[in-house]
Amino acid sequence: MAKPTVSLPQGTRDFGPDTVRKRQYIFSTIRSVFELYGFQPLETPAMENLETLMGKYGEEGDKLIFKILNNGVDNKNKEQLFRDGFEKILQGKNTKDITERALRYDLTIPFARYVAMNQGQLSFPFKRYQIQPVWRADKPQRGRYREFYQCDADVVGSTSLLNEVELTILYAETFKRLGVPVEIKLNNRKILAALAEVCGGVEKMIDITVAIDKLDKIGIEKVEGELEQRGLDADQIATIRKYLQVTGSNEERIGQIKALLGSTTSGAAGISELEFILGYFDQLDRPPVAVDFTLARGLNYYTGTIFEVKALGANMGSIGGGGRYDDLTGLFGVPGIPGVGISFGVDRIYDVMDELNLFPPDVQVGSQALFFNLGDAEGRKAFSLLQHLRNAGVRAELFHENTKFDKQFKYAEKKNIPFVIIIGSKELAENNCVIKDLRTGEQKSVSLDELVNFSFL
RNA sequence: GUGGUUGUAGCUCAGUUGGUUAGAGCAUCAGAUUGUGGUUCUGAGGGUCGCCGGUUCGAACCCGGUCAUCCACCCCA
Repeated sequence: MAKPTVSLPQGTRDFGPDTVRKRQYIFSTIRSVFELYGFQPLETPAMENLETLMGKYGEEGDKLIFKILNNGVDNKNKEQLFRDGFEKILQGKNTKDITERALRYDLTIPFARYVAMNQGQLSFPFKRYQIQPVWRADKPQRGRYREFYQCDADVVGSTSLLNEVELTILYAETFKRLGVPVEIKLNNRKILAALAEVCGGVEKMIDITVAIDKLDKIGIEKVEGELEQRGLDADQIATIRKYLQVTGSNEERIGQIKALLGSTTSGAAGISELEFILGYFDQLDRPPVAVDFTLARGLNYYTGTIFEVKALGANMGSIGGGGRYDDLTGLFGVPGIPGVGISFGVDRIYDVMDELNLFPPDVQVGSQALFFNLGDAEGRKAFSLLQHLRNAGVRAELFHENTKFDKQFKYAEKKNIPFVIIIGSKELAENNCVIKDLRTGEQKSVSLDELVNFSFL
């Protein structure tokens, strides 16, 4: 057998039948909760104009955007144009002469682009969900792929904090249905801004958040070292230390942060927003939320509440994230449309569920029943019964050839088909069949008229 | 982008200081077994040792490069 030399681009994967079924289970669970909460579906193209994406994800993000080479760069008439363009690329600049399109990096920016383009037609608040792949030129590693799915739900055209409440509960409900134990972390950019304000000015905010975000990974001393490196003085670092030492229940944490930053305008605003959201949960089944003031999140368009979901008991980064943005569409010339949204990382959710063995066993069941093929006349009878069952909505198939039991059993076992239906010469004569449940080994004789009423579950 | 790990049969992995024809388990296929599988036994097929080059009388093994993988960093879902 010649060994195939074909391969896949780095960081991409094929999904076999079993994997697709398990992924579909996650997708359909998320989709049905999205629909339940009143979100409407949207799809956008895999590629966007490069300028739509550039500059929206920070300097690091720009590097991770997959760019598409223009067609026709071998056109001799334009050779000089392309040579000049290539020179610019070598200097780290982009030029439309070489590349003007790119694969989408997330679903939020394309959505903002869509809203900006269609604001006249949309009725606000507009609630949309979107389930599509995105691409990032990251170096692959655990839980990181170059092609992966995001499932986003966003509400635009409303500043109401009720949206945050709903999205939090939507997170909780979805992970409850999937059986994934999670912690939903909440913070507010205004609180981070307040911290920056009292520690050297708002322009230091990114430096500060990047450093404190690493707290649980590198420890408080290294965070302080990093802050020092980024130009903060001892007083400021002392304040941040106090900020990072906030502990206890959600209420206790808020109390401590109030003492620290409650006197600033943005600090007070952020705190009251958080309190509003948390207050709503008192009258409900409390979702697993945890206020975490070290949560920062990289995307710099967030302005208010920020979310992040961590799977409990699994070695995996965040499996979901989101936040509020005041003016995303402003980037596309349509100011004044605020929004808030969340995202599910399906590929990571899959990895967690696989690791923790959380997929229900019946997810893998394709066909519910297999008719054994035991001869020409038997096979013909089985085929007509097969069609009856299919018309009644039972997923079923007939073994493709008359062969020994051993093979037919093994086929059923391998395809995880729970029931086999045996019609041999004896059953043909008696007008009945044997139905065997392979999971329990039990079998019984059923008349052919009754077969269609049998419960294949 | 930086650093490291690994790459031998479909899968998981052995393979001595470099030495004849590269092995095992599982899986597959065939038979023992003509209508009740999963156990057991027997047998068979399946490898350019990731790829390219170098050192050597001789390379799966040493060296260089390259590709892929996994892991960590950066960043992120």
